[in-house]
Amino acid sequence: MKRILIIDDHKMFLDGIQSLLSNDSEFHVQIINNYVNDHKKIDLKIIDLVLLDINMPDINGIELVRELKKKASHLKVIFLTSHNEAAIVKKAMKANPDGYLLKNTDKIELKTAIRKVLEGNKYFNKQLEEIIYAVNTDIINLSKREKEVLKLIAEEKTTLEISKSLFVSVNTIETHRKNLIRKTGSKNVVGLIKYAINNNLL
Amino acid sequence: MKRILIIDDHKMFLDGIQSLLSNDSEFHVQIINNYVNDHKKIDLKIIDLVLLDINMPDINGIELVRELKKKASHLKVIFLTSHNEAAIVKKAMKANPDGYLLKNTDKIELKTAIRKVLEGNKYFNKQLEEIIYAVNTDIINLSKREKEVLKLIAEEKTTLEISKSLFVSVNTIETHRKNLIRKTGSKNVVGLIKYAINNNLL
DNA sequence: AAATAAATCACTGAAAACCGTGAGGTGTTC
DNA sequence: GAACACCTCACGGTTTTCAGTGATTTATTT
Repeated sequence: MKRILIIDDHKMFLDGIQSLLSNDSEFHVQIINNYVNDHKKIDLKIIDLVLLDINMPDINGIELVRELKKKASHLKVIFLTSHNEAAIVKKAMKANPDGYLLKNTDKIELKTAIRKVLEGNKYFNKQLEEIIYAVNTDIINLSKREKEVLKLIAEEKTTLEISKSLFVSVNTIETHRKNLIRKTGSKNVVGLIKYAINNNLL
Repeated sequence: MKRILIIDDHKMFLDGIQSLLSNDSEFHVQIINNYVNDHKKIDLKIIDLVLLDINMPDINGIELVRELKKKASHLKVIFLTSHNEAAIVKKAMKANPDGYLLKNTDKIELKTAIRKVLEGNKYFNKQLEEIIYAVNTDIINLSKREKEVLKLIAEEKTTLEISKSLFVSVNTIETHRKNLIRKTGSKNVVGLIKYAINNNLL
C-alpha cells in the first residue's frame, strides 16, 4: 500500500481526488488544504508520493517541491495543475518533479501516472512534451529590482513615473522593462502582466 | 434516487466529484467534460440537478444556465466555481441559480447544498452572502465586439494586427481600445489586462 | 584574480499606444 | 420618433513603449 499526500487549496478537489484514489486499496490518501497550517500533521517519512498544485494562495508549489525534496529525498512529486503556459511549465520543471499532470486529464491517466512514478519513472502529460523538451531558453529569474519595477508597471505607472519614484534614470527603467519582457518571453507589457499575475508576483 | 449532472472542463475534477457523490446510493451522477460536444448524450428531462463551472473554454456557464432552465424548467442548478470576485458572482446571480458553491468548500457542504436545493431551497456559500446582498454598484458592461477586441489585446496583438484579423480599420480598433480603457476605469492596457483576468474574460 | 550577475545610464530610431473630438449607419427600446 | 447603445471610421497630435547596442560600477561566486 502506497501512501499519497495531496496538497491543493480547493477542498472540494481534494475530497474528490481522495475519493477517487481511495477506491483502490492500492493507495492510502492523505490530504492537506493549507500547507502552512497543516504540514505538521504529516509525517513525510511515511509518504511515498505527493501530488500538488503550483498556484496556491499561501505557498508557492514550485518552492514547496524543493523544500519537500530536501526534507525527504525519497519523496516522489507530481505537479497537478491547470497551468500549461510554457513559462510556468518550464519554471516548474526546474524543481525537478517526477511528473506533471494537467487537471483536465482523466482518472485513468492520473492512476497511470502515479504508478509509473512510484516505479521510479517520470511521467508527463503528452501535451507538455513539446514544451518540456523545447530548447531551454533563458531561465526566468527575475531580480529583486526587476520584480519591484514589474509591480509598479502593474500599477499602471509609466516608465517616467517609475523612474521618479525609484529615483533613477528613465533609461534604467527602460532597460529593466526590456529585460523583463525578454526574460518572461513576452512580446509587450501585456504578456508581462499576464506572467506577473500567473506567477503571483503582484 | 436523484440524478445529478456535472459539467466542468477539468476531467479530473469531474471524476473526483463523481466518485465522491457516487458513494451515496442517494445520487446517480453523470458527467460532461464538454457541453458543446456532449450535450446530446444527456436527456435533461430525467436530470434533477446540474452542477456546473462558470468558466469553461467552450461555453459560458452563466449563459448555459439560462439555456438549461429554458430547455427544462424543473432543473435545479448550482454553480460550482472558484470565483468569488464580486463582479462575477453578481453576474452569475443574474442567471438565477439555485445555489452557488466555491470549490474550496468540503464534501459535507457540497452534499448539504445538493440536498437543500433538491428540497426546493436556495443554497449559497456563507462567504458570498456579503457580496450577494451588497449594493449593486455599477456593472461594467462590455459589448460583444469589445470583448472580442480585448481577447486579442490579451494575446499581445497590436492594434494594427487586430484590425487586420477583424477586417476593420485601425481607427475602429483604436476606438474600441479607448472605450475599453474608459469603461473599465483603467489608465492603460495594463489595467485592462488585469480587469480581463480578474473577470475571466479571457 | 577572473567571471558572473545585478543595477545603473545613454543614445538613436521606429512602432505603438493614447487622447480628443466628431460623425454616419444600424438596431433596439421607451 | 426620440433616445440610446453599438460599431464603424477619420484626423491630428502627444506620449509611451520597444529594439538594439554599448558601457560603468558594485557585489558575489568560483
